[in-house]
Amino acid sequence: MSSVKSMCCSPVLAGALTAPESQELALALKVLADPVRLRLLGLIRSTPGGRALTRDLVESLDVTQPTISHHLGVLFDAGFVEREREGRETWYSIEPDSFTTICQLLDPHAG
Amino acid sequence: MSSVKSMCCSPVLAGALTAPESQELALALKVLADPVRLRLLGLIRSTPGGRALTRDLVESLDVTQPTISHHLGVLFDAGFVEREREGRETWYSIEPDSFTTICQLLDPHAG
DNA sequence: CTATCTTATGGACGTTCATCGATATGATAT
DNA sequence: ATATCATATCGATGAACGTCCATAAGATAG
Repeated sequence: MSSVKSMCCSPVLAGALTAPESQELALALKVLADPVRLRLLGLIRSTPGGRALTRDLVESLDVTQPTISHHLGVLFDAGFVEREREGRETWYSIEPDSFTTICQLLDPHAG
Repeated sequence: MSSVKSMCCSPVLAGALTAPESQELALALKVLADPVRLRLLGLIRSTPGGRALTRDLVESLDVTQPTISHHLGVLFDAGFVEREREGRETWYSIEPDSFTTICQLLDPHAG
């Protein structure tokens, strides 16, 4: 704790991580480490109302609908987004606590 | 900016990311999204003096020396660690600004 | 009931990547 | 010089993953 830099991201760098800890964190980061998924999160979050339909997301990003559904499924399984079926459409929104979790792992201020 | 949660990780979720932005962030996250690399960062940081030899890291983690060298190379190329040759040994230390960059991307408090 | 619309799933393909053994590179000691 | 030590690189292998096309599942409209 000798400088501001040494205080940054303390949970990751303050001490040695155990194998299970590193495995869990790596798994979560791996889900985020994809450009399409990052853009999906940004799009969902920036959509008025905080939720978006699969169809709109498909039109916004230049990948096919199955690929979008795949990534949304990955984000959902990892707990980063919530899914709400409404008729034949599906609404996706950001799971409120998901990013807080990630931030607490990487961010000393949150701890 | 309606709640604490909406302020978390604002750069990622505040607006839509462009393709290049998402690509760059995903690339950085992909480097971090590995259990061995996360443990290496933690070990280097927690070592007295803030730097560690390859040999010590090999002994601490249950993977072979070539694998450790590979991961250290990945971390070095991505700018997360510094490398300092001393005789036939190599010291690794955390690049001071690297995690600040990541934190600024994921952490609203840092911005 | 049939057609259409929206989304999810299955299968396939190519790429990326973590890991290892073997070996090269480079430095020190005898 | 030669042997030894520390680290990096090379080549191979097997697994994981992103993407697509085709199709299934489910809901609504006519």
